Amino acid sequence: MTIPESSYGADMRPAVADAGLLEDGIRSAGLKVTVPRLAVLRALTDRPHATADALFGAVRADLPGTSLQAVYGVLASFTTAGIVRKIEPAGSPALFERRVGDNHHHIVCTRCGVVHDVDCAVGHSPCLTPVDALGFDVRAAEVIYWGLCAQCQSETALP
Amino acid sequence: MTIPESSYGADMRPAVADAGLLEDGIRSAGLKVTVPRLAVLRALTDRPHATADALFGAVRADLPGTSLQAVYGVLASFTTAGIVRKIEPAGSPALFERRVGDNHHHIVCTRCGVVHDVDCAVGHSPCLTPVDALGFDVRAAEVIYWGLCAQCQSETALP
DNA sequence: ACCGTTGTTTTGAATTACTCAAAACAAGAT
DNA sequence: ATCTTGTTTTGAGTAATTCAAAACAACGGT
Repeated sequence: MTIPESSYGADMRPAVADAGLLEDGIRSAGLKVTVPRLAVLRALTDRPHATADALFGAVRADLPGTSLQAVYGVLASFTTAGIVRKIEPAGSPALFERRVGDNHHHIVCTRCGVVHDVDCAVGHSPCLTPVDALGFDVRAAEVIYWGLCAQCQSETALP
Repeated sequence: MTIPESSYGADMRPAVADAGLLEDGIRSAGLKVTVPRLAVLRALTDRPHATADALFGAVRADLPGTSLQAVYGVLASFTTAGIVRKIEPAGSPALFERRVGDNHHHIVCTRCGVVHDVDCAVGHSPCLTPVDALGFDVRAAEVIYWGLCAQCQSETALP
């Protein structure tokens, strides 16, 4: 399934990120600033829910020498450093996003695969507090809503 | 009938009556009853959250001729027929469970990977309404809680 | 500006989990 | 018992990701 790009949420970033801001983001996470890292972070800014492969394609357009393994490595270091979040919806390769630290959730179209952010429902949805945590020390709740996006609803309704 | 994982173990089940129940479950789902299907369903009854590979190992103990592809095929037909549910927690191969038709969720230990069922806090389908559905026709909500299980908490606390 | 340490990227290969396809086979209807 | 249909085996293939070693680059110290 090819995953279309989704629109930005309310906390919209500029489509073309300032190079200095990207650099600061990487450096302040305790990571060395490198050309592939800047390129991946820029590509991810333009594609809020992208696969490693999609980012590789985007990065390779500007930096043809970049390897796919480098993209995986960059994403792993970003994810570990906490400046990128990795999500793994069932049936899809992993997706990466820059929006971190707010425990937001996702809504995925079962037909076209488009992914949108959904704000955290803590305090509103009863499902975010398990009735019985079974002795677990619960650290995170991950919610994925599945359904048909508006466009796929209208396309599916056609004859 | 679906039974929570903690309710009974393998040796508490009446073996003879069980075979008939498994058979009925398969047949009433509109599927042919075959030896590999019975074996997979029995193995899954004993292992409420099992991977295809774990089920393959269990089935092969009794039926050495069974192929891994057969297990995948059986699980796919069961899942399509609605008598088995497939869950895909991040970082894990797919898990299968017999408990279907309710809206329960899962809690996964980040250290040892153990999975338990968690009921929804409120009745039937409270999880189907994200704060803002963005025009989606939401059909399902999947919730995974991540944390440390009781045993891993105590083991982690050791020197 | 150079150097050395440390971390990063490239190169190449391997692995895991899963899927596909065709032939052999078995279940259940007649 | 036979026929049709669906299932399983056999064998191969793929997607996504990971591993390992050598080449390379960043950045703090000099």
